[in-house]
Amino acid sequence: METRLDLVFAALSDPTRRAILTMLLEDDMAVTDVAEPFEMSLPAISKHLTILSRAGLIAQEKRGRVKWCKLDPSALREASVWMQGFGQFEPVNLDAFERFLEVELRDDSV
Amino acid sequence: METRLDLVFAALSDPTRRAILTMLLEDDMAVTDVAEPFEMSLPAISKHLTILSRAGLIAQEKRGRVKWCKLDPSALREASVWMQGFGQFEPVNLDAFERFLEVELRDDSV
DNA sequence: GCAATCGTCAACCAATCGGTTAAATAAACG
DNA sequence: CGTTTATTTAACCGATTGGTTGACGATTGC
Repeated sequence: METRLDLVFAALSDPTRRAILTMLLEDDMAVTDVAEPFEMSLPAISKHLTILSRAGLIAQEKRGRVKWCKLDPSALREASVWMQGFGQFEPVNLDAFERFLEVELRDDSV
Repeated sequence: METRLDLVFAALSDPTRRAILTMLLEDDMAVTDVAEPFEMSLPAISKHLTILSRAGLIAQEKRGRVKWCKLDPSALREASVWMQGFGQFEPVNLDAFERFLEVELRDDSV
């Protein structure tokens, strides 16, 4: 049986899909607009979006003939929590802490 | 080109490999001992360990004829930080922040 | 109604994945 | 020295992955 965690990590293992997620950080987008910056066919992007969707990382909503994609970070959180279980074995990890804060507090940059 | 992040997430997408990492949380282990609880051949486990190693998630050191496997969470940190970049879109994300601190400050537990 | 647009489906392809078994290498034991 | 123990390598297998092209259904605009 394929768990949620399997799907999330597998989805994140592809650079195109991570780039898509990063784009969706900015704003919700239609499938065609997601595909635009990539040198890749539309069906290829469509497949990537399906994979992200099945992993629960994005939600897709069809309005008219346009399908909107929006980020859904809840699945990411689950995976993130799993990973943090290993963090306790790092010596200090102040770097990561600072980067965490930096990202966390830069919410006005959107 | 295959980035570190690609390798880490791909490595984490397999339940057997995640189980191995969890086992290595407890203690360093020889390859044969890693393989023991799995219903799978030794070469299969050996391959999994190679994948974990290439991703930088474990380190392997050969002493005599035994190859010891130990957790190396630094690669995990990189991936974890990447993921936390998306946390800002959760309503508040205090949970994740607190867990981060909780884990981070428990450095005396090592 | 008809043409253009949005997106997916179907079929195909080469490459990779996750497993197998059998053989090879390397170190330790007696 | 020969044997056992620890691990990897090699060759193979079927399934999955990430891409392609071409056809298709659905919605919109003129």
